[in-house]
Amino acid sequence: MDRSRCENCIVRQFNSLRALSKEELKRVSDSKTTKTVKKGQPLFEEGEKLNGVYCVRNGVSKLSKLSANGKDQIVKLAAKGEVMGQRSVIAEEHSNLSAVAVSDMEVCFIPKDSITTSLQKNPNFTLEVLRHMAHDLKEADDVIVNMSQKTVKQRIAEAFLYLKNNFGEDAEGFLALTLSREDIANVVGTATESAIRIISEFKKKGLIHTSGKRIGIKDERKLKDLAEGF
Amino acid sequence: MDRSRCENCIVRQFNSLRALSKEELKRVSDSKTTKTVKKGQPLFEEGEKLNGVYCVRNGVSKLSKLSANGKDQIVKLAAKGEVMGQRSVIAEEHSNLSAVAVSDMEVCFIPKDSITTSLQKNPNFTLEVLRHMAHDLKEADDVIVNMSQKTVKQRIAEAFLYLKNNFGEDAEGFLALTLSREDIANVVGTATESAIRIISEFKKKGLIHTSGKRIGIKDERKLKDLAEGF
DNA sequence: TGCAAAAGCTGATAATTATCATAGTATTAC
DNA sequence: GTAATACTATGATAATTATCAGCTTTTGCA
Repeated sequence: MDRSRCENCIVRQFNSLRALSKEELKRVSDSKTTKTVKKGQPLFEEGEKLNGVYCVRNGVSKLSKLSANGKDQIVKLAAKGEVMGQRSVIAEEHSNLSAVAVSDMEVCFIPKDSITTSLQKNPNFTLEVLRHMAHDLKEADDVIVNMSQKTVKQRIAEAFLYLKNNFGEDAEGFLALTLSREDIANVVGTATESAIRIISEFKKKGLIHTSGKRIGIKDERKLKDLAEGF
Repeated sequence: MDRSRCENCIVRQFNSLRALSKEELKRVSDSKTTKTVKKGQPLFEEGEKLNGVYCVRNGVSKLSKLSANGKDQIVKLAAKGEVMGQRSVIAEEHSNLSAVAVSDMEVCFIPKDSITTSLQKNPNFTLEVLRHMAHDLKEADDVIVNMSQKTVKQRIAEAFLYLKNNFGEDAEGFLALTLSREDIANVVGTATESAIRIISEFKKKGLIHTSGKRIGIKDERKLKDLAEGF
């Protein structure tokens, strides 16, 4: 079985492409290109015109937006199965976010036409994309509330739990996705030094353990309580 | 002309209902009910199961979410032409937000079925809804960045500019939409006292003028600079 | 391998923001 | 009209967070 064909790609199960018909899928697969992206390399930049969407086969990308004060706010982490850039393609706007790989990645680039054709002709597909976007919007609402109502300490605790739940742990009990301290700060929207300080504090209190830049969760219960404000 | 019919409703121009066919519109119009909601009254609550969507004919509603610390974070202000609750109906989830009128309102309630039927059959409509949601998602991203990277002062300045641009001014030069100090605080995600203090400061500096709870913009240029961080 | 650059860490201090207390001012209900 | 209630306002203080500076460790790469 040719796994490089969309028809056989497992990743598709997790995104809206599963609503495509066999013929559509064939068309998509014929038009797509696969590329590998090294950790730290950009997939696309804020303000860039996207000529298609990126489907993540492997690895993780951060989606971020530059703020006026020069800091990058990470809005989302996209993992295996997620499609990036569809918002911009649908709204026919330039991208409002930058995408940079935070681990080595393998992605498929699907040209805009393949997507828009199906959007206009296959209501099931459109509805499926719509459902995904509705879900993203809800998550964004939650992030807004967390950002404005929780302390940095709570947000960092929550970020660690999020990383565990979404990307899992490695054999040694560390979070499988290792982010730099700066990236962690940019996820929760704080200064790098503040993030580092709180990570040190968590370590002292026995909530986490670290090894280099790797972080492992030691006391999930307490982290949860902290994130909830107790 | 019967303006109570969706077919003749001007408001429809501004939302995704404009993509409906004549027959669909007739169906929607036959099934809808109109109600008036007094300022301060709720339309629906967070966690409630919505059996349809609300289309705003007049007035403004705040969409908010209760945070763990008991504060209401206002995520969006919905004005004439906007449809509320579609996210929950599409995702088939309970509402993640509460809606409360911040001015006297006139809204149409459209039962879920009328919407979902068209979503499944009319790709143009689905696509139109999708485009609107893509736009909402972009706005949510922007809010996330503002919340996490801007100071309270900047966010309040920005809120005033937003209110002016979206709801306009009255004959005396005050913002047409008057929010309580508490609502302003809940829009920018800060304590009511902090918001009041900053409003006083803006007044002293001649950026705005007030009369009771009404606020008027005096120096838009400076407010803009402030919001941008200068 | 070694060295320059980047990332991580900590302290001191300043700025921002929240909280608590208290009082004045509007609004509303009776 | 007046009492009750909600909203606005301001001061004092505490808590949180950012910034700047200096140092150590890790990483990348010539």
